[in-house]
Amino acid sequence: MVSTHIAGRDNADRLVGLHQFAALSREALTELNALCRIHRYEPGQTVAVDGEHNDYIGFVKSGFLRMQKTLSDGRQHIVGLLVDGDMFGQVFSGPLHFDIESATEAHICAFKRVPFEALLERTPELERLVMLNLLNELDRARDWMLILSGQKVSCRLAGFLLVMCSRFADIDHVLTKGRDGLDVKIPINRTDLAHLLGTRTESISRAFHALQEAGDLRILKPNLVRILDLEALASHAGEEELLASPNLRDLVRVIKRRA
Amino acid sequence: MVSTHIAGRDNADRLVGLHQFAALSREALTELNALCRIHRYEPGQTVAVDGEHNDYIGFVKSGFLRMQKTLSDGRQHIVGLLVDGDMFGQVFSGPLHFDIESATEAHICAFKRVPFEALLERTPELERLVMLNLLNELDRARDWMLILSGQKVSCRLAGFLLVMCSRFADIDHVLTKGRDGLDVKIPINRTDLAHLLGTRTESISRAFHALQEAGDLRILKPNLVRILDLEALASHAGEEELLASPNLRDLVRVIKRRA
DNA sequence: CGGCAAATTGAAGTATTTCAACGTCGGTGG
DNA sequence: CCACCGACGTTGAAATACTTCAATTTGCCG
Repeated sequence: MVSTHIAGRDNADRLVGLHQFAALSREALTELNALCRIHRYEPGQTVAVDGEHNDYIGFVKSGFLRMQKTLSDGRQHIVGLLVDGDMFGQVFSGPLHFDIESATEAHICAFKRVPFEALLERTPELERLVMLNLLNELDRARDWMLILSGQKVSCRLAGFLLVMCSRFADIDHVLTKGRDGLDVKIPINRTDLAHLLGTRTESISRAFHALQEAGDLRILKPNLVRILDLEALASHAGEEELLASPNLRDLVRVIKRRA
Repeated sequence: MVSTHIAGRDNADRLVGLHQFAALSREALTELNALCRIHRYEPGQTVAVDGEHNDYIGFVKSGFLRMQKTLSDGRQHIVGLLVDGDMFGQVFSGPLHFDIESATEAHICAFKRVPFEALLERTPELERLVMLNLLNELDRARDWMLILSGQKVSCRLAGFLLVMCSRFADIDHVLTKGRDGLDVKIPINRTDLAHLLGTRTESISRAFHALQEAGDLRILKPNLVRILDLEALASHAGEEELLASPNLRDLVRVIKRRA
């Protein structure tokens, strides 16, 4: 791995920030901690490549990673973002069919595959945890599908922003609450956002400005927007549709309570 | 469960057709077989409901199930299909955030959650299998995302048809090879297909007819098409994009070899 | 054969893509 | 310090695609 390796001082502090491990027993934690290495990546570094032999399982400690497919002509097509707590890699030789690249500065907790799997097999609590992790990712992938099936670009963009507010909240300075709104940092550029939402940069730009006209948000900088009216944003995203997703339903409920 | 329960004759035949279990040891198979019950569903029956207490884990033995979100106004929004070998339910109390309904006649292999999880915990080979199953589903969910991010309806429809040909091939009479093409049965109606692909029925209809005009396929019946030129279909789907997905890449390779 | 649901078609209005031009920001080198 | 460059974002205008609504056709079932 081409990255900065950070020597963990010692025992129990390499897993800090991986809240999903919090419930594990002291023994499991000690073993996990012994196995893992922390790596730091600068924005734009390659973390893992599709097809190459990847003998590492990674957990994101902080930052954003891009999951992307590299097309045969060299263009890259982003298919998702990994954040705090997300797992990636070929657990049990499962598939890893895309490249992973850091979008922001990122810290990764990396395990060698073989010893990690061995630990997994003799630690049911850990295995259950990994399984739950996968189930959650699957769930979120389906949320994305709901968002992507909005017919208008502004629906999909609004949906994306809501996901940023819910799933990605409290992560890595993405979101700061102000008195008159939420400031959301967007970790990818318009080209990638366009790919992610199945459209082009020009349409993304126009959709942002349309939402601004509607009073839902203000564009502070191209990749920093202040959400002024979360509720209006939710109805632009097609509230009906989003209410079908529990993750987003929770968010909408929070919004309503505040309003 | 409201369904026809089929009394398994005895030991080892209830798991027939679930090829993913083939590699398990005789002991594991016997235990699994003892735990499971086969249910048969007619098209349109409800298999599981979001939010209700679902103490069953299911594996699809045959047929198509629809995963769908039910909106607050009663409309249903399909988000995916389950086929042969797919698992559903709240393993380890994980999420099940949509309803499941049979789209065709379907056979389900059902396990009570608690004993199934117990078996899972003392049978590492089974646990690994379930984990691989999840990883695969995740992978396919991401393939869907790639398909859904096509900008034109005909791209997405072509992508859908390719998935039908690859993932769903050799399942339940979906696909029959003729001399002049592949006959593909489409297990859902235009309204659901429209939802799945993020558009409306009229556009689906026009896209089908556009692909027919282009010579890629012939519409035999509304829900039965004959693929005449798989390669052309792949290029309509945006070959570049699809080549990024290994599942679809395999399919394209097969097509090319045949051509 | 009638009746119903699903699919198709047409036509008008809207949204998006495309292509081209212009701005803006940050860095580099004179 | 400022001019210039390049990458990225924004804007405009014409072509294209999609949605919407209404009307019609098709296929199926009683």
